[in-house]
Amino acid sequence: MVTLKQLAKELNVSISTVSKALNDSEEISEETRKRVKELATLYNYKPNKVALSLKQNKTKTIGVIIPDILNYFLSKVLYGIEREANKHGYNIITCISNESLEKEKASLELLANGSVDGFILSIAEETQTKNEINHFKDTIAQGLPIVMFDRVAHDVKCDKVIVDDFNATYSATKSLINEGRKHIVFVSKIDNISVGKLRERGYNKAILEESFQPHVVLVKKGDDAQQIIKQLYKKNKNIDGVVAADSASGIIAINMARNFKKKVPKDISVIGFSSKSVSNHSVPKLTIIRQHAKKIGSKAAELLIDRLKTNGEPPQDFSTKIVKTTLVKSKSTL
Amino acid sequence: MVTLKQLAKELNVSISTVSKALNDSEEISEETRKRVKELATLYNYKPNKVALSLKQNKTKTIGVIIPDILNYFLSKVLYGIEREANKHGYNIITCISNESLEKEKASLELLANGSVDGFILSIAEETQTKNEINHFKDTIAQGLPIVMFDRVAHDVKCDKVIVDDFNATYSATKSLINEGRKHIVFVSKIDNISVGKLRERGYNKAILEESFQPHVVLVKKGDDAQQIIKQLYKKNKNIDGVVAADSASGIIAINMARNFKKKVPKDISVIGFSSKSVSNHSVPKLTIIRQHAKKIGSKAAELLIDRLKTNGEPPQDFSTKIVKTTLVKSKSTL
DNA sequence: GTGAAAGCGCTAACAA
DNA sequence: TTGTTAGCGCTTTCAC
Repeated sequence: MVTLKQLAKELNVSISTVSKALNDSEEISEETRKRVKELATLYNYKPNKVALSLKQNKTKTIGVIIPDILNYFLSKVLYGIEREANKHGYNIITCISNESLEKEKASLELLANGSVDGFILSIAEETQTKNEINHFKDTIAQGLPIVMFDRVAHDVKCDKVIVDDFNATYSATKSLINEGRKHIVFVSKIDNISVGKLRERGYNKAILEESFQPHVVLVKKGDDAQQIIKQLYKKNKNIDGVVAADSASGIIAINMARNFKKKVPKDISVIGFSSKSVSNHSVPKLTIIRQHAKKIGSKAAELLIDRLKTNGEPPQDFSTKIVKTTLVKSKSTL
Repeated sequence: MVTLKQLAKELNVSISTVSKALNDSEEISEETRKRVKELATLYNYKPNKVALSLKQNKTKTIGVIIPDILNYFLSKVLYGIEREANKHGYNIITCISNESLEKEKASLELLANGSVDGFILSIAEETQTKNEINHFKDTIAQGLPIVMFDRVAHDVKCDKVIVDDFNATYSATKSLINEGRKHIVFVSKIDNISVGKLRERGYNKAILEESFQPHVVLVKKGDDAQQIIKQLYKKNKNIDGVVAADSASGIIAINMARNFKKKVPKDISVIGFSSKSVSNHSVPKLTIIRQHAKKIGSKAAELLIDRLKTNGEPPQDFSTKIVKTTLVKSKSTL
């Protein structure tokens, strides 16, 4: 990489002249500016990012910590973050906590050494289970703002972007009830995280309002979802509706229904939290609750970048942005 | 963030003393070392990464450019990269080219300003179509090593990690033939990228060896894969085998078969390139060609980090590592 | 209009 | 054993 120093030497001017010329300073004569710029272009000069970061004490880099990159929703949020960040000249450093508290802590500390200007994260399962929040508070106290999305800690003062899981599931369940379904089961692989619990509550509320009996089926880690849903259908011939807290369960619920001669959506309706591209893994396609993952990501990035701008100023109040879900009807519901 | 300067001031010693003490230099007395370390711990001192990078002219950061983060395979490779990189004290900056040549170029240039020590990437679709490779060569010429994975450019001299797509598909097709299948169709959504073409060739070879008639169905961007496969079954009642170049096509092929009263795997066998977690989106589960995405990622990271170590030394020959696929049988084949 | 010098935080050669 | 100094690449203030 060419440096200012080298350009200066070759042009027989000082380093500061080159710097100013490249930054279009009025101080420098038109002619010198031109000469400098030409040589810079010739040598493909690019200001050294690291030196700039050191000088300006900001890296234009965001640390993103996500629990699981193989989760389609989280990947899509990451995509949204990357897009928005890029738009504002920020890069993202990605760490994967793998649902582990230790890894989450380590990532936070590792990057809190000047590598990034702030964080965007979704909390690891283990962290939520153990209800640990000190590492977040410490990071914020160090002057590194955090924006949390999806799985958030309410006791940490920071910006947040969340999905209205409770209402989304409530409405989805309600819509099955309105179809005339009476034996609606809730299937979830994510009972252990906050959003999973919220979704279950939304389902429960809708069911209880009708004085129906809630029926919750949990798929634990390592379980074979297909087997569990098979057993479910086998033991409960009267099931006529499924609300799935995750995408795989919904897909399987549809594809497995045929094994029991249940026609979808004639005999049974299925709704799942999922995304368009996964929804066509079933025949008929799954009716989904879209969470607008990309938007969640871009919103989170926006919030963080906004906060980074007003650095030093008295912190305004923190905001919690709720991204509304959309029910996208396909042929798995009436 | 606390700096050496502040610690030095508080301890009434020089900055270099503090630095040396923290780095366990023999030069410094046991006692001073202890004092320094205690205060450092107290203040939670962490050496500023940016300053270190500037000083040592390396960032311990890898730039990763992937075409599509919503692609499960690519995400998983990313995961493998992150794991391996972390193990060696490297962070990753992720850029998403979104299959665009422009974005790929931009990312490469953006990070080639001292932000990263090297790159790991898979080539964008547009780049492959237009057969552009100069931006890669330029980057390498600048002294930033590149490791390519999956979709690689053979004319660029760098380390590569690839899947043996040709043989994998050949064998998969062969295995269907050995089941007695005679009308095997190849379905692909990825005809436009190198690996897609290789897979098609592998299929063709196996088919032609039997003097069967190849039958290739391409799903273009924006097409409804379900409709296309439906039409396929409708017009070709005798299809008894499907080899899918991507995971969705395989899943759909299974789930759609029932609409035509075709029993899987009795009447029709299906194999697809996919991963374990997606394979259970179909009933019965999809028999898959596992590409060991995580391993591809960790191998790529390993190659890059190795090369970064021997920096300055005469470049050894570049290697191309082939990661073998595994056929994981489920109930969609006999 | 141009250049010298300081300083961001750190390491390391050299001096004391 | 400890301190001084230079320098990584850059910006910016202040002299000239």
